[in-house]
Amino acid sequence: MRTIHPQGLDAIGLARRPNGAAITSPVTLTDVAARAGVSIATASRALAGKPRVSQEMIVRVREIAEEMGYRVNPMARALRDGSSRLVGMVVPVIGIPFYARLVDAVEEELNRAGYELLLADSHGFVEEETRRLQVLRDRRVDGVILIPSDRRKTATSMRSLGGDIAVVQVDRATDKPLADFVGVDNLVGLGLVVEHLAERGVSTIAYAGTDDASSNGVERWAAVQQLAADHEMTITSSFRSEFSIAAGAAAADAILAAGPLADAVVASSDQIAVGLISRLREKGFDVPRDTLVTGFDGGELADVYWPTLTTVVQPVAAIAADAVTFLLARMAKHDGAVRRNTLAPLLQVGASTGG
Amino acid sequence: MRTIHPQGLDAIGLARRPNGAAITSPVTLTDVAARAGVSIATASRALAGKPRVSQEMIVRVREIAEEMGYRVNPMARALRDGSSRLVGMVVPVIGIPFYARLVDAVEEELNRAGYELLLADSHGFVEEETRRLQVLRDRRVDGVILIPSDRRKTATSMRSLGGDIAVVQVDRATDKPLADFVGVDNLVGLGLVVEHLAERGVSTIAYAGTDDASSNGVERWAAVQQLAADHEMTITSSFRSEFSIAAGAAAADAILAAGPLADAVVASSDQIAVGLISRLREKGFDVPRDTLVTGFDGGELADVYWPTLTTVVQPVAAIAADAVTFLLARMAKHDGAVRRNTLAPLLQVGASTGG
DNA sequence: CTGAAAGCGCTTACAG
DNA sequence: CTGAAAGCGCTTACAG
Repeated sequence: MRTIHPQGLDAIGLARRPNGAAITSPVTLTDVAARAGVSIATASRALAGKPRVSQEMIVRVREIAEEMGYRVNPMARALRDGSSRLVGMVVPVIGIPFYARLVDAVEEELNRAGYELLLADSHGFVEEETRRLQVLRDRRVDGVILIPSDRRKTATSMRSLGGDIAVVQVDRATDKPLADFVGVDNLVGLGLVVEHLAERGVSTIAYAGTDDASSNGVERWAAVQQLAADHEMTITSSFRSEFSIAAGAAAADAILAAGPLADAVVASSDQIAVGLISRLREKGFDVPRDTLVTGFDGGELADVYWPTLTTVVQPVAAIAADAVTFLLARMAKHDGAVRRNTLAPLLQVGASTGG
Repeated sequence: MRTIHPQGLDAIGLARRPNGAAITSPVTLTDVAARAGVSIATASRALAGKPRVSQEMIVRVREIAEEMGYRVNPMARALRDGSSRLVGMVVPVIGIPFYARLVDAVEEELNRAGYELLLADSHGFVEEETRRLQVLRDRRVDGVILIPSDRRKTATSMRSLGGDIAVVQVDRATDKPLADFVGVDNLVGLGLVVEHLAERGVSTIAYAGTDDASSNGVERWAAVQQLAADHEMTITSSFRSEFSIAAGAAAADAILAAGPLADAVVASSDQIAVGLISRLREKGFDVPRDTLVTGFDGGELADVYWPTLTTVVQPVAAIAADAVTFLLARMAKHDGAVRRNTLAPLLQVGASTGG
């Protein structure tokens, strides 16, 4: 039996509608039903595997649909069902490797659940975040996975989403619990870091982190201060800017300017750690000889950089899976208490703290 | 006058349908028309600014629509118009900074033209690429921007798209001209590199590039060989793998194992250059003292790494703009000759070749 | 177990 | 200049 390519250009192989017209546009349910000699209602039920259809009908219709290359029109289904099966995701910067990995993992989870991902980049600006969320709402997404650009101002962008779209915050939370949150446990992660440094005999540390715009910026800095106190370490200097390699280089300059190099520098991302180490090296300092350095995130960079980084490995797959689970739950029922789900990370020891 | 938030949760501020029911779901054209006291036909025409509607009607309807927070339902419009205003993009790895920048630029161009981007990652595998393209087709995208995972095998994945979806290839081309192509001019870019190296007195070079799977892999290697011959340089060794930092480190090992270090190493991406330099340094070699190194792409990494990279700067914005222009043209009319549009890049001189 | 019909929200050719 | 109606492709409550 010859396979039919209804969407191909080859006029010979084209499927035909009852009136004999060749089908070049996508095959519709009407086409399938006509060929099977049943109503579109029955064809629809057979395809969906609805209860009250004979087994043989199910088999027959599905075979024909398959053969004709039928695929349900998502716009028609969405219009009828009031559900687009589209989920939006807004990230601050897709260029940050950690976010690229997160997007990848989220997309996989979403696809598994039968949803498509509509990705948007806020570039870290609240205004752009607002516009992105509005576009997603206009597209009638069923839900949104949001990495807030700002722990306070993002409340405004979220308001523009309207009240009835399910939202889950990932990686960063807003100050007010405006939606469920899934992210790494910063205190646990940095606890592992500081404990490791303590074992290495560290007593003074410098901190290269990010500013107060994100919850991670706030939490990681607070965690480092608390943990340093717990372990009777002194924080000799700190520099807080943004999550980038350039910021790491700037941190190195600031830390060197502040006085003698501490026993260790705790960085709040691998990007920062890499920028920092590169600049230190440029200035004639060696890591880990002159100071130990730790990162946060744990992607490819940590493994291939020299020295390899001691870093907190984010449970990316678990974060993505939980985020999607939370979102699907919210989409099913909008009420219920706001959840805050933090996942414990692991420490990966590399050469940057002496291996 | 009180602003109405039809999608909000506040029961007091809700807009109401003629029957008095509060509108919690998105406002429809029917709602707007009812409030304006006109038919939905007139409301639709006024909103679209169609010719045969009075100016005052246009103003009135638009004001009401604005006030009610009306946004056209894209699914209904798509169903009626046969156009989803969705464009798919398939990239090999979103984690590669150059692709992240490209996606960003393409999205901006697309939004400007009134389209939304549906992003998919093939992870460099043809099977996954095929699946992704099928999903995009099933979603009824109006067009696809594709970075082929393999210059030969991608022909197969493209076939699964069906004949009537507009496609533009970006950055990498398939061997057979299956669609319009937009990308950097590799020969021009590497010409700038080799000329620069010649001025620096280089007479032996090593090459750290990628394999024959992508057109860029083939073209850049061919270009380097041709240009080296033109400038009477000797290629002492070459290592070809993939576009990653890890591959750059492996290249360094291979090149060092092959014999004395050449005057310069030409890398076919900044990632490779960075991996290479890091590993060389680890082995006790300094760049640019012991050998010069050049990259390709020209993103943030080139500027913040130490040493800063001499690199070929891809005209990302122009590539994205042309790709979208080509795609829109294809969407408007499917026939016409297949175009191959290569853009000349510029050279950015950094410290990796002595500044 | 199957079919006819309604209806999701739009846009546009067809009448006035 | 405006309105009534058709129809895009589905799914499901309502009848048989």
